[in-house]
Amino acid sequence: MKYNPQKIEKKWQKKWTVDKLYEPDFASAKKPFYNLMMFPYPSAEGLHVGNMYAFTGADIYGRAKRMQGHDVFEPIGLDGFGIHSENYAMKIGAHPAAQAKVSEKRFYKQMDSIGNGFAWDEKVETYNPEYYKWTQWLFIQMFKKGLAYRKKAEVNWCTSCLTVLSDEQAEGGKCERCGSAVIKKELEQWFFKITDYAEKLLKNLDALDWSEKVKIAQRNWIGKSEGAEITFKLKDGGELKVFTTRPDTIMGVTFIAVAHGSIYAGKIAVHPVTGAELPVYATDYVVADYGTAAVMGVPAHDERDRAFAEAHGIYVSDAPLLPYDEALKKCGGKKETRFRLRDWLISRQRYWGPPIPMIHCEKCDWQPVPESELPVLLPRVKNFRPEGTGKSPLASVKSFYEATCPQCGGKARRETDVSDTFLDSSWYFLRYPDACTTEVPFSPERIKDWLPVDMYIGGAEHSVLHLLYSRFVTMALHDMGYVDFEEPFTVFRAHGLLIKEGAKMSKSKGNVINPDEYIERYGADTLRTYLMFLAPFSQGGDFRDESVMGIYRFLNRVWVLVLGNLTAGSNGALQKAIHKTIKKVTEDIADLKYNTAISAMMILLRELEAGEPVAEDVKTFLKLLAPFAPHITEELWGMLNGEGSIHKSAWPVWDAKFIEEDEFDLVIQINGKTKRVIKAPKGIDEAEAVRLAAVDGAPKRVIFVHNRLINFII
RNA sequence: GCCCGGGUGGCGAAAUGGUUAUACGCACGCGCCUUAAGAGCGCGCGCCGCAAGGCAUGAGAGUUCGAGUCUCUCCCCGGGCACCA
Repeated sequence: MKYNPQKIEKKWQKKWTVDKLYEPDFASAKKPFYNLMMFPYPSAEGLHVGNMYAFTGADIYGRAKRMQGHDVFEPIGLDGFGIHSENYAMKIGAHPAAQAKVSEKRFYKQMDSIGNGFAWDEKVETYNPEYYKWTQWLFIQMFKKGLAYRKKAEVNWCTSCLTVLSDEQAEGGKCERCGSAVIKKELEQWFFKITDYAEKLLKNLDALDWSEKVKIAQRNWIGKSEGAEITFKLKDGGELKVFTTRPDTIMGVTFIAVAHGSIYAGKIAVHPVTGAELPVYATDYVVADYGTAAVMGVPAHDERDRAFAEAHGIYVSDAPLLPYDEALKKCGGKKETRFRLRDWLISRQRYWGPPIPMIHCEKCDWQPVPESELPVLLPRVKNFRPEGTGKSPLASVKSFYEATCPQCGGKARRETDVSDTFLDSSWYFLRYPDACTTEVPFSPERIKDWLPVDMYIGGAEHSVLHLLYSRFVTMALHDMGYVDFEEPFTVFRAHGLLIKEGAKMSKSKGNVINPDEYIERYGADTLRTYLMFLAPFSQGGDFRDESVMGIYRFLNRVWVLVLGNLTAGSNGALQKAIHKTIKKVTEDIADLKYNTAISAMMILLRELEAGEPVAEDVKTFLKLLAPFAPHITEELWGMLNGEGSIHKSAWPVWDAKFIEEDEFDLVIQINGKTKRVIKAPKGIDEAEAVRLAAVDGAPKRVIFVHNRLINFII
């Protein structure tokens, strides 16, 4: 019988779903393990191989945990509300609501075909009213807590998406979604007060077991600066405050620089210590919305200040530094802490999102929609395209915006902006464990048992977007008493980027890999194992078409081995190789070093082929392979009369007694160069090693490394 | 400019409490099988050399009996942040 992945994979996927193999028993689970992966934006033509790379890596971890006795909960869903999905719908000329249904079908079919152990009963889609009802509820809680507020401000405006964006989505002056230039516009918008949590968001990072680069990115983004605020009197009355991290350079101040448009430009300030006159310049190197939008110019100690001073013919004084505290005292400065982090701009002038559940009344100002009236349904309108007027398309839908004030019952106007996509995804992991509940946003009992998330795997591109927002929302919910933890993700691991033959995959280059083709040709097991074999999971991988065959051969050899004649009875000869591999694979999976785990299994396979394995040996091997190639191992497990599903079988445990060697390779070196390698009994002393090495002459010096080598310096 | 990763065979990559560099896979070569091709199986495969041997982990220096691994200087590639005072 030939290995036929197409046949067995479909068969098992169906059976696993029918048997609810991957549904945890929420009520009586003894060792809950929440294995989370970032849910995809279903915006493109279908599941990208990059999604599959991430999902497979996360799934292998979860499958191993399940076999190690944990009650693993591995949910999935679609982050289908928002600009990305809307932009895609517009591109192909579809209505976003109609396109969502098409994408949903396609994505779920593909996600089923990759063989992950998803808990399908608990999926969520952010665009379903049953879900976004609670996204709106969340907004209202934030408003009630004083964490949602309106303000008129210079905001980021994407000239292509025709909406405002948060600072995090406009990094580097480019739209996070479409890459277009972002300009500044003065608009009144809804904000979330994430800055209230700046200190906590920063401090808690220290205790989190997260990929270090993500923690660093968050620290940089929060950008805490400790310094001082110093007041400069103006010559013709009034005063001006600056923020500095270097009050000790106060004696070197020769000018003041302020942001463009500042009312202080052109005035003369007075040095608080020396009384010297300091010109005030407007320059563009001073950022308008940071600190006090004014800096003291110290050409002697700051490069930018020096460059500015030289360009404007200002005297560059080399005044001495003062001790920090003395400087503060002399100039009357007071210690201040500033953050780079800005409040989270929530409003979007787009159609495809949850309407912000607020009503504006001329008399009563802004009022939240009563919770009994949630959800505020997004009406199906023909004209959903952004207009670029600074208003959402909903602003021209009279039946939508006409409302009555919940407070006074008078005529009022409903908010017509929708909320940011990142609000949808800031709390989805709370919903999963009881995804169908209709009475509450998330079930308190299940939250208690299953959260915080035990393992979260996703891309590093969300270092300062989704991961920061989720932490903030969780902290806010904690302070409102809804959850009893502050941090949603105990462990987070960033996976690397999958590239194709050294280049980034992109549609314009035409090198985007469609996983379906490979699954059709070689099966999901081959593709999964291949993706994980490329390179360390955290590093990313370089996909090469011709290399896929190597894994396909490997799985075929596994198939042939099991179908061949296995030896009856017991055979101890392979125990050493088997137990060494159990240890290696177990440890490598824990470290997400899947590439070397697979390599170790390839070596073991060769030993099994060369030896005389019994059924138990092969079953152990299959268990190790099961997280990587779940279908073929399940099929072969059945052929060997394995009990139940292999994926619920007990993970093998290595026994140190089989691994211990009684011999080692003694490396014999002369002047540090290897001359010979001989077998020697473990634990021998230097004298014995010298005798075994049998090197002529009297060495000047002998270096002996226990159980490893002997080096003669002559 | 600053902050993270990286630089090892023809290619993807192993090996970092210092001590046999190149595991595993791909490609390639030879052989077996086959009418043939492919698949499969076996063997070989860092570079130079007939060999003995020598040389090799981006470049250069240092520490050490011994460095891919530690220290310093520099170069290159990928990613992120950038007038944040």
